[in-house]
Amino acid sequence: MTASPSTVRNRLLRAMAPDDFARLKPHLEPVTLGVKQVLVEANEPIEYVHFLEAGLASVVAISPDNERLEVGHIGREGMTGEPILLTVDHTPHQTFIQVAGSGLRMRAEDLSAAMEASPSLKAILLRWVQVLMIQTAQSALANGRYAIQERLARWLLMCHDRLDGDDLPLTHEFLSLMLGVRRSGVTEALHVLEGVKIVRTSRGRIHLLDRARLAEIAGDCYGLPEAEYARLIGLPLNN
Amino acid sequence: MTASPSTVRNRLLRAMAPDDFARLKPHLEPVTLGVKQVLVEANEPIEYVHFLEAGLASVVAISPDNERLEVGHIGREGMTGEPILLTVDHTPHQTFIQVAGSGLRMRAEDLSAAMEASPSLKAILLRWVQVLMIQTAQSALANGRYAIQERLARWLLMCHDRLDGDDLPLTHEFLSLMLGVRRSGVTEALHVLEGVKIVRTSRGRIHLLDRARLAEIAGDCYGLPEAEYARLIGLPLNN
DNA sequence: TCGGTTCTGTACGAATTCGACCAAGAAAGC
DNA sequence: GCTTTCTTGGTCGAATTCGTACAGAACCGA
Repeated sequence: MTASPSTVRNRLLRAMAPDDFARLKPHLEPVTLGVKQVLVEANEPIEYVHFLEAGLASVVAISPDNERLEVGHIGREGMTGEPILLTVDHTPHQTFIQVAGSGLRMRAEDLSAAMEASPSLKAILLRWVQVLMIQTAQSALANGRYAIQERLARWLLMCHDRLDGDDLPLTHEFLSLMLGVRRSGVTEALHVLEGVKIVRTSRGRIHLLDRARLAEIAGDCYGLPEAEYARLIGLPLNN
Repeated sequence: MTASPSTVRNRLLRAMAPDDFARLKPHLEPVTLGVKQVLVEANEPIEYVHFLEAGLASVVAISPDNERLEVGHIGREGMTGEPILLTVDHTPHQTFIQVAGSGLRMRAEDLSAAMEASPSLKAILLRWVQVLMIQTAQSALANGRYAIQERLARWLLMCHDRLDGDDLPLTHEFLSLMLGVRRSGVTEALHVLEGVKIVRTSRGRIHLLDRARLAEIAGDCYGLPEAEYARLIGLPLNN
């Protein structure tokens, strides 16, 4: 059923000590994850945490007047349900699948128990929380201080890091939620990238042609959380 | 030297179990904190954590091209040096004093040891991390989706929650850093508030006259992290 | 193959915020 | 006292982003 460490693609699971992985393994259950599937509902108890194997999940903050904005980006380098790691069973944020994929899920209480039993497991998962915090902070910085063009570049790079291949199945609508701008702003910014042949787009997908130049456009808006991941988890974030 | 639980003003220390407090007490050392004093330098090992008793600290994200933005707001409801709680000894963020005050500091390694020894201490401090995460996420949402006027109202309310009295010793320059806007944008937004007698300002200080109406202006931009604090720590954030 | 839905392209004026200034007032230091 | 520094008030045009709207294209299911 569940794969052995070497065939698991989730980088957190791969980075942890073999006996920590062995501790989790009996509880892990493979699941496929469809677009828009909600993994953590806002203000409801978290039943399962998910270690992603493929695809992409977004954590979004929601305000009472229904403004929404992505504050976290989780692929196979991490897990969803981070409040569980902080001994909290629910959160005002929502986590849902943005790019379909698959993962391994386990019950939140089983993970809590495993963490209690293993300090080293606890440590690596708490370091993952630190990565998420830095990522959220960078989002705040990006939203506050950078223009749409740079932010778009940043988000495309973040997606590319976490997916296989150069095809990013993202609609402008989704991107507009992630970036906190209006939809047609995304369309325009994408046209700029398309004009200089950094991407090629078709309905519902963005094909990345030139990552290096995209990174130039993102500039200092991109890169910090990725470096922290490598430092704290001990593996590069992307393949 | 160090106060007993009942005379300590820090709300985290007050909220914790008596024997958890007793465990920390021998290590706590009172310090006064001056404006602009750096408590956690970016990318340098964290030597001390601080439980604030009075005053206000800001956590700011810094990008390589020196853009800066506040991503966390810490008063006597919390502590600085949160990476320590996540078994991480440094961070790309900087924490400094924004409003002078005082606090109790202890060595980071003593806190780590105390957390290892007491699950209940660990739990309450990790819940504090969750509050900080939500606060950072709200900052991202505020920066991305709300106008200067609302964001200013939000920040003033956050300061007011954490300080004694209605006088907020903040310069426009500081506020512009916190909000991620240009300085004269802050001046203009403050004039609006002054025009309707919600605040009165003088050089270097903002006197809050009508909190209720300020909260109206902030609207849904304010309140969520504060509610989470009450829920997770078990005490209201403000007095 | 048809009809409905989703996604993209594009347009327009309006509103917000920016960047870069300069000048005057207030506090602090010598 | 006098000078220096910090803080605030204010302006200007320019750039960005918004809100809204509509139409065509691509896709999906029946």
